[in-house]
This record gives sequence, structure tokens and C-alpha cells, in this order.
Amino acid sequence: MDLSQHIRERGLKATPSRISVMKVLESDHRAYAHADLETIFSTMDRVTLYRVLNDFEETGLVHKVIDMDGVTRFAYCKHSCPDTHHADEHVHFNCQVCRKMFCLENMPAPSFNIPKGFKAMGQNVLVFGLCKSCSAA
Amino acid sequence: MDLSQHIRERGLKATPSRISVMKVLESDHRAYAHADLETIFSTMDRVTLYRVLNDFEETGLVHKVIDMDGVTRFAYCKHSCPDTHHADEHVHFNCQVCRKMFCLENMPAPSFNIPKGFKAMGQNVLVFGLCKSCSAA
DNA sequence: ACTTAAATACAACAATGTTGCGTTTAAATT
DNA sequence: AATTTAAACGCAACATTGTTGTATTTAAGT
Ligand SMILES: [Mn+2]
Ligand SMILES: [Mn+2]
Ligand SMILES: [Zn+2]
Ligand SMILES: [Zn+2]
Repeated sequence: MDLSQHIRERGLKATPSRISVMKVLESDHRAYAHADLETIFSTMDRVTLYRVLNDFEETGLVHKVIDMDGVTRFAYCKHSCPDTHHADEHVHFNCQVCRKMFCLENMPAPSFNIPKGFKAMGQNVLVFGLCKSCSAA
Repeated sequence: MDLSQHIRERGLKATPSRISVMKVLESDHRAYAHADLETIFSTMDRVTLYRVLNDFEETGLVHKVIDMDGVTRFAYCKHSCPDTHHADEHVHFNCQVCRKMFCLENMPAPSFNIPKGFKAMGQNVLVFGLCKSCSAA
């Protein structure tokens, strides 16, 4: 799989920053916070990193999810989403101990029977608790 | 219903700040952000307001929920929760237009069959879309 | 009325995220 | 291979949300 090509297919230039961020996101389908990636890429400008992540999200390469601390995280879209909306609405798991967030890709988010008058457009389902390594320890 | 008494029952002093914040939260079971309440109570010190809300949450008078913007919101607990954990896990609705958040109190959050190894301790279910007044307009 | 632990007000700080703008570069064109 | 240019980057400045420390004030029990 050619990451540069994957990025260019969405109309974005395949720059070094984008390629290296995408390499991390693509290799491990966890939702990464800006701070996580800033640690990994200590030399990358922080505004550039924000813009890389937002551009990826807007073009459907990654999806955005808010974690239990209110921090925005980004995760690779297994099957790139149409640029109109994100089609991969699955449950996310957030570990209370290590704070890592996992995409439960084969657990689709259910739909809910919302009271009359409300119009549901989507949902964020977040389960929190202990991840595998933290519940073992 | 005596708000001062309700506050004191949880071991907190019934101060003017706490009574007026509780009056708003109790009168309308929506989840309010700090910024909302700062607007309503323009003279209240912002740190005091943060501490009022956190104290309410820690004593089970209100519950905390993160909205679609990652901002923490607080809503009245219809039946005060035990101080060990919050027992009122229901679905929340967040309007994309007016950003208001509503407690769907008679819609309990479902439980999910999380993969082996993970230990679920709770969940945040957030549905977003258009609220009644915004879908009418 | 007195006492005191709890709460408040104010300042300082931290983390997350955005905007504006001059400079650099990916990649299309010649 | 050189040229062109819109896109992306780097840096500074700013905004919002939230926390911590501490001196002063106050709710509520005695
Ligand atoms: Mn995901
Ligand atoms: Mn609620
Ligand atoms: Zn963990
Ligand atoms: Zn609305």
C-alpha cells in the first residue's frame, strides 16, 4: 500500500509531515491525540500537525472522535469515507488507566429511537473501562 | 423542594453561588457548560463556578458529560446519585445548530458486548443532530 | 456571639486549539 | 530540466477551557 498515493487520491499533497503521520495512523487503528503525535514527531510544528489532522479528517482519510477527557483524537479510516460524511460509525473504547482509545471496528454503533421533534444525524458511542494490558496488570 | 437543604444533604455548604447555580440546573434538565452559566451569572468568579460544578458532580448532585465539542457539561441528577458512582446513565442529545445538550432521561444507555480482555466500566452515548426548535426553523 | 473548616476571590499557569501571514515546496506545466 | 503556482509550512499571537495556590471571607455548628 502506497501512503503517498493514498494521500494524493484525496486531493492533498503528499508532504513528509503527512506521510509520516499517516504511517502511524495506518499501522495501528487507535485514535491518537495531537499530543501523542507531537511526542512521536518532536520536531514537527504543532500548528502543522493540527492542520495535517484536520485535512485528513475533512477528506475522509481519518475520523475524529472526542475522548473521555474532551480531547479530540483521530483514527485511520479502514475504508476511506466519502468526503460528504464519515461512514464508519463504530464504538470506541477508552481506557481509564492508560487513556488509550481503541476503534472497535467490527462493533457498529446502534441507532436510537430519539423523541419526536429531534432529528438524529449521527452518534458517538464511547465505552470506558480497562484495556487488555491495563486489566491484566 | 428546598434547594439549600438538597445541597446540605450532600455535605456541602449552601452558599449563594451554589444555590443560584443549582436553581438553574434543577429547573431545566439540560447539560450546561461552564460558559453558559458564566453568561447567566456574569458577576460570579469563574474559578468559583468551576469549583461549584465539580463539587456538585463529586457529591452526586449533578452528572458530567462531554459534548460534541469536547466541552464538559453538567446536568441535574433527577434522583441524586450515590457518591460512589453515577447511576443515571442515559442517552444525551446534542444539537448541531444551537449546541444545546439535552438529557434523554427515559432513554437508558445500552450496554455493549466489548471484546474479550477489555473491562467496561461505563459508557457515554451521545446522539447529535437537530433539536426541536432548530429542526422546526 | 464565637469558632473554624469550608468556600470564595484573585492571580498565575497549563493544555488544547485557532488565525494570520510571510516563506517554502509539491507537483503540474512548459 | 527549468518554470510556475496553489498548497503547505513555520512562526507568532491569540482564544478558550480548565487547574492550582493562597490569602480572605463566610456558613453553620457550638
Ligand atoms: Mn474509530
Ligand atoms: Mn444527563
Ligand atoms: Zn489501558
Ligand atoms: Zn438546537
